[in-house]
Amino acid sequence: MKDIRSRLIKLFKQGYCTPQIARIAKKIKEPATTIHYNIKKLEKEEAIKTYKAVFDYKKIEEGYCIYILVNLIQENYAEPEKIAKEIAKDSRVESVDVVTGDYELIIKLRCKNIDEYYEYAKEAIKKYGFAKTISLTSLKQVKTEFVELN
Amino acid sequence: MKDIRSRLIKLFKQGYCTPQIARIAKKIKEPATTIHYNIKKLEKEEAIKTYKAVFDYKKIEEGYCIYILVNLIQENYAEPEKIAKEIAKDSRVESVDVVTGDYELIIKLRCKNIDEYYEYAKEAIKKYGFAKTISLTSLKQVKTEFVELN
DNA sequence: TATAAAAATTGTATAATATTCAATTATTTA
DNA sequence: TAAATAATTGAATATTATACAATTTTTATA
Repeated sequence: MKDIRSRLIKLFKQGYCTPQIARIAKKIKEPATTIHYNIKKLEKEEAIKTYKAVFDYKKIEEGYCIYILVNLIQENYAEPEKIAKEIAKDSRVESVDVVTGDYELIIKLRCKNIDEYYEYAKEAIKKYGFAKTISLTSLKQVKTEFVELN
Repeated sequence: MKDIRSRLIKLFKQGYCTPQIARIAKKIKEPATTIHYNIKKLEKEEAIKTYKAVFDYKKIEEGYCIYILVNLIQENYAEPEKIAKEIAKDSRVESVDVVTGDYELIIKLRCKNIDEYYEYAKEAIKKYGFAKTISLTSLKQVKTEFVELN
């Protein structure tokens, strides 16, 4: 056995997909070449970042999803973006935003289970200088990445 | 002019993409048929929900991104999932989760600007029975949908 | 508002890619 | 340990994307 599966999941999280021009052409009843031209234009202006897969995360061992609201320690308070970029590198992080209000950052994280989350949290607090965090554990993921999950 | 662009964006938000088998085969140095077989298996077990595009949302007039923490009114408190499913139907909603803690729901929303957001908020409070909301406006989207935005 | 330049649409031809199928190998089950 | 099931693979075929040139539409400018 070659465990192609896990390598596919890794690649599909961020890319290795492409538009279905023929299907779109049929759907919106325009010539495939017109569709092709317009897609290339969107790509050229970098309005499209990538094409990727959306998973049912429970089925790929990433069913534990948490939103983390973060206050940074004083030293890091002035450069939340730099910290956010560090945080973004972790493959379990679905999203990171620098935000207004009572918190500096909001992270959306996908882990296998609560134990893996605990490991992440312990490390992150030290590594990224979190002063305080509030975690909202997802009980039910109704929609992700614009895709309804039912 | 046919305004193919906006129709493409709409389709690409949730689908109309497909894996690049040849590219993956080259990348991980396995036969294309093996890749094909493994992808179909992932699809069959519904581990993969769809293939879609990720946008630079500023470039498609959806640059205003907000996380909304929601408390439901007493009447709706017992069925957050039902409300979440209603919320999920709106195409501006990237994600909705039912969560633990001080709030019942967390919504990630993408709008054109603050005005559009205000319209959404006004309507949502009534329509979905929000008792109280806290909005975290994204100042900088560092990573979304597992894709770093720089 | 006429005209030139640029951008967008389109059909045809071709190149690239996915998919089918049958054979082989590996793994699991009883 | 044999039989059944699942996974890997190469060759043939079907489908799809892409390149290209021609045409139409839109925009810019005098």
